[in-house]
Amino acid sequence: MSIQIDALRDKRGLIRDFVYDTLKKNIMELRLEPGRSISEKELVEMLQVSRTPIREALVKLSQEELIETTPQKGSVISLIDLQHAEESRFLRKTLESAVVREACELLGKEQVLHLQNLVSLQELCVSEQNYGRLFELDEEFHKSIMIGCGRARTWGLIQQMATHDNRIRFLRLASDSNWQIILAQHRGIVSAIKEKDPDQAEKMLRDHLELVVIEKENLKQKYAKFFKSI
Amino acid sequence: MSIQIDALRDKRGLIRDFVYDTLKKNIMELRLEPGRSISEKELVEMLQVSRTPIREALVKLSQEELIETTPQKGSVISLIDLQHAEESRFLRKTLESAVVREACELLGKEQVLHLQNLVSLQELCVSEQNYGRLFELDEEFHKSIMIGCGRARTWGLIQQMATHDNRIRFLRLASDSNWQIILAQHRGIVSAIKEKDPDQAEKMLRDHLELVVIEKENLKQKYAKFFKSI
DNA sequence: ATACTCTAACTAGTATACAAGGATACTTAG
DNA sequence: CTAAGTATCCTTGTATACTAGTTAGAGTAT
Repeated sequence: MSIQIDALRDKRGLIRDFVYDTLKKNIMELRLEPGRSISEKELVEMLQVSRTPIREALVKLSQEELIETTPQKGSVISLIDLQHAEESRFLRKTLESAVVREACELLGKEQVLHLQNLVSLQELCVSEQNYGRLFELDEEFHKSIMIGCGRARTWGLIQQMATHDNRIRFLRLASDSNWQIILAQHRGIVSAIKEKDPDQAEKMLRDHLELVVIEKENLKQKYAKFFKSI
Repeated sequence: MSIQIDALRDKRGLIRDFVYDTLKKNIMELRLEPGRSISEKELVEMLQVSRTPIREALVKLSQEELIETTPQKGSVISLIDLQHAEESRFLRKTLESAVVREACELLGKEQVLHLQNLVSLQELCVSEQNYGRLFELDEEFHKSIMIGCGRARTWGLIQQMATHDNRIRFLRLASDSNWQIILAQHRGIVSAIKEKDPDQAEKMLRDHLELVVIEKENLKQKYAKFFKSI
């Protein structure tokens, strides 16, 4: 890791971003476990960088509720907050439903084609059982619809808010999602957009996002220490 | 201003927040004009604080797109981005519409009473022509609905995104809003919630938020240098 | 006069030094 | 033996020193 850092020292201003990205990725993928305390000193030694860029990265993370810092005490990776996660699902469902209606008007042929391509790639991944890549392509699919409608910032907000929910999703990534149904829904959404049928598009999208029923209680018991108890 | 800062030196950890709040307020109320460049050194002299807390405040502001920092060059108060503003209105309309439907189920008697009180206060302000306070009460009204439904974070996101749109609203604050209509709409929303009529509540809220039709072109010509030109 | 080059005075990025509050373990008084 | 107090070592917050790009302007050559 320090090797990569050394390469960044040439261009000033990249270290802070690197620290931020690294920490965020590790938090999201639960290599930095919720509840784990993490000191600046530890990061200094780990990343071979001075405290300043680390502190600035921590400020950003704390603004996104990914860590919690107490003065003179230390920082802790935020526990997963089920209420936060629920609110992020609400946010996503509400906004994407509205955008997909716009998509029926706004998306052109080539964009619809792009979506179809994504679905095809997803089918390929299913047959190859490459679920990691499939996960990415799923995100890419939803993102493309939003960006195509000029809602890049909205997508950014959804992502920002999704930090707690995504960690839950990561916990159950191993478990079997029924990808066949998901792909069928993707195809349905695309064809509704193609046919410019907003009601149908919205309905399919809502079904799609609500499919992800999570056995919260199950996970919460299994990984009790990761969850905020309130 | 430095007097206040001196008082903060007792409790460590408050200076950064003070710098952040101060800058944000001044940007939002256009005392720091869009396009104005602002250096850390200038802030150091203005606030009598070292660069570190200032930098950390700037990091937060830049994450919210309120300033733009170029390495080794400087920071600039972000120009008002009309596309950003439009997207924030879309965000607000979409989310508040959804929440007000929930409100019909979730809000209890005392909460509805609180809303009615707010509207009464607003009427008082109109008769006293205290438009500054009225503006605050308007925000308070919408905020109360969201918080009451457990959507505090959603409200926070709306606020975070509203930075560009709010600056536009500030530009035209002097101009005559038709507060009578606005108050009537508030009353309508409250009674729809009280009667637990989600369709009506949503309709009234949408009308309400769409009332704020801004003569963008007008403002953009008048304050051309404040706006992003793309 | 104009165009070019180099320097000096900026800027922000990074590293380090110092300050102050919190936690813990050890000492000492009861 | 217990409990209070204190010393020491943590933590993060703040200030400052140092580094490296950027820019604007003075001065020179054409």
